[in-house]
Amino acid sequence: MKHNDRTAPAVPLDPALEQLVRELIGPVADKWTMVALEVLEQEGRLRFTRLGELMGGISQKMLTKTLRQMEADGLVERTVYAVVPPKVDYELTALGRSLGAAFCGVWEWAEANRAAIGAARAAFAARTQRA
Amino acid sequence: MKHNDRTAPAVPLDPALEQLVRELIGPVADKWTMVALEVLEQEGRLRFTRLGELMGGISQKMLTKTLRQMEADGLVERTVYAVVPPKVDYELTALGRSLGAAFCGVWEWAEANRAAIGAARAAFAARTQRA
DNA sequence: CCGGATCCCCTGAGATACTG
DNA sequence: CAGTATCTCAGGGGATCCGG
Repeated sequence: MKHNDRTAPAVPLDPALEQLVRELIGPVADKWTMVALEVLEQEGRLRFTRLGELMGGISQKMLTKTLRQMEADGLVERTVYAVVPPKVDYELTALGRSLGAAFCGVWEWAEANRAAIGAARAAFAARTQRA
Repeated sequence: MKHNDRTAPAVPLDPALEQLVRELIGPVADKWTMVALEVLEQEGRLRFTRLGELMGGISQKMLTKTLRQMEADGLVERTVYAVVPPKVDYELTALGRSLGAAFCGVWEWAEANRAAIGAARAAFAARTQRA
């Protein structure tokens, strides 16, 4: 990579942005985080098990891990009640809600373009079929 | 999980939306897909190796896999030139660009809230320290 | 009886070497 | 240069056990 700047700009990507992607988007881009955000945004405050059910197909281990990460990032608030049947519930913080809002555009995109994606997948499958 | 609907509403989440999340967002939520989208959006048409360089730290295997998935979903167009030094380049389709635009809100959120996240992480670290 | 921690297994990501 | 094959190993899923 000594003389690669003939056709490329000197600073191809904003390094700060790349750092941002790695440290922020990386953890958040996890699909379980996105699903948890979505569910918590729609349902509000939820208990651990219930949240897991609504997220569909997540294991407790991953649920715990995802929620811990989200808590560490300040996206959810974790409340533990010291009662005999243990009760822990999770709720989005303001930061979490704002991230959910930011993802809104993506949900809308998905809804608007599901047909296009389906078509693209079918076309790709057909193409690779005979290739 | 046979009798889980005692405390739950009949249809807790729009099943169509959940299906959407699983089939569409799942593949797209992959961090490499997001980075590839970002890079291709900024740089336009790129060759395989160059794209890998700009994405920073991705292996060829994952790059190939990510690009194949994106091609299957109609997000990128793959062009193969039958020349002696093989040349393949990738460019966002209209669908891919629209997805990139949808993610714009997320990038903006990340930039706007990086400080808040940093603070939350520090606070969480401090809290878990003595716990 | 719920939240979650731990153990084990297996998929899948990363690095390397090789081919067209 | 673009992509595949192979190996290795971290990380995710499932079951089970523990603390409150």
